[in-house]
Amino acid sequence: MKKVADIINRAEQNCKIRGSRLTHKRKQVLSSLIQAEKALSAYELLDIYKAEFGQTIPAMSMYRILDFLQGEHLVHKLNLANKYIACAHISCDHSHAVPQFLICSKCQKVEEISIGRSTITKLQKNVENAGFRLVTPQLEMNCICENCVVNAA
Amino acid sequence: MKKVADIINRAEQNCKIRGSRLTHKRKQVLSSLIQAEKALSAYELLDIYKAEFGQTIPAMSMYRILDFLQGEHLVHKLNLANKYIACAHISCDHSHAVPQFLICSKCQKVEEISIGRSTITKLQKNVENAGFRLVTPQLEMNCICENCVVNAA
DNA sequence: CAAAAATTGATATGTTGTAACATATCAATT
DNA sequence: AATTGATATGTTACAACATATCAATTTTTG
Repeated sequence: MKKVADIINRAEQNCKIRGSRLTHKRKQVLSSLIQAEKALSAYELLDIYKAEFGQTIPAMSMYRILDFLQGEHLVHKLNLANKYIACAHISCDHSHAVPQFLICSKCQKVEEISIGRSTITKLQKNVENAGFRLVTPQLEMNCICENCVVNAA
Repeated sequence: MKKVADIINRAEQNCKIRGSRLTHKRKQVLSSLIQAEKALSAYELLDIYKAEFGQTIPAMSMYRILDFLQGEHLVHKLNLANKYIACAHISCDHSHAVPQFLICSKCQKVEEISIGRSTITKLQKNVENAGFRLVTPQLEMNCICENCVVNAA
C-alpha cells in the first residue's frame, strides 16, 4: 500500500505528460476518494470536502472535477449506484483490462475485479448477435457481499 | 403477438393466485408499458397516463405501481437508464432465464436478450471468488445499436 | 356491518445532475 | 510588469428522478 501523497504525485506527473493539470482542488478530491476506499456520491464528496478542507465548493465544480478525474482514468463512475470510486490500479504502470464492479446492495461496498477475456468475448458475441455493440464492456453487478450475507442470516 | 387485453387478463389471474391485486390503475400503467414497446421513465408514464386516461396521478402513485409490477415480474427496472420496461416474456407460461438488457446510449432503444448459461456461470464464479454473491445476474449493458452506429458514421 | 388491511391521494422534500453564463487563475509571451 | 489566451472555477437556475409522511378511500374479512 503506497502512501496517498506518492500516488497523487505520480498521477500529477502522468497528467502533465498528457498535457492536463491536476490542480489543487482536483488533488484534494482525488485524495478524499483514495482514502475513503469506497464509492462516494458527488454530494457526499462535497460534505467531505467541506469537513476536511474547510471550504464549500459548488456542486457543479465537483461534477467537473469528477469528470476530469474520469477522463484521466483516475476515477471510475459507477452508473448503477451514481457513485464514484478511485481506480484500484491508480498506482500501477501497466495498462489494464476493462474493470468490472461488484456493488453490495446492502452496505454499498464495492469491489473492482477483472473477468477473463473469454467470458467477455462471449458476452460481446451475444450482444452483437442482437444487433448492438458494447460501448465499453464495463459491467456493474448488483451483489451481496459475504459480510452482509452472514449478518442477514 | 397477443392482444394487450389478453395479456392483462392473464396477468390478473396470476396475481390473484399469488394473493395480490392488479387494480385498475395498475392495469392501465401496465397496458401503457406494453403498448409503448420501449423503456419509459416514471415521469414519462405520468404524462402518458394523463394523455391516455385523462387523469393526473401523483408521482408517488406511479412509483408504487411500478414497484408492484416489478414485484409481480411484469415489469423490469433498468437501473442504468432509470426507466421501466414491460417484461418481454410477460405472456409466456414457462419460467425464464434472468434477462439481460442492452441499452443504446444514443437513442435509448432497449433490447432484452438471454445469455448462455455457461457464460453466466463463469461470471458468477468470478464474482464468488471475490467474496460476493450476485443478487440477480441481470446485466445492463451500455451499447450502441446498429442504427446509431450507421447514422453516426 | 365493523374492524383491519391494502390502496391511493396530497404535499413536501431529498437526491442527482446539467445549462448558461460570469469570473478567476495560470502560463507564455510582449 | 502588462497583455493575452487557455483552462478552471463560481453562480444561478432548473430538470429529472425518487422518497417521506400522513390522510382519505376502498377492499377484504371476521
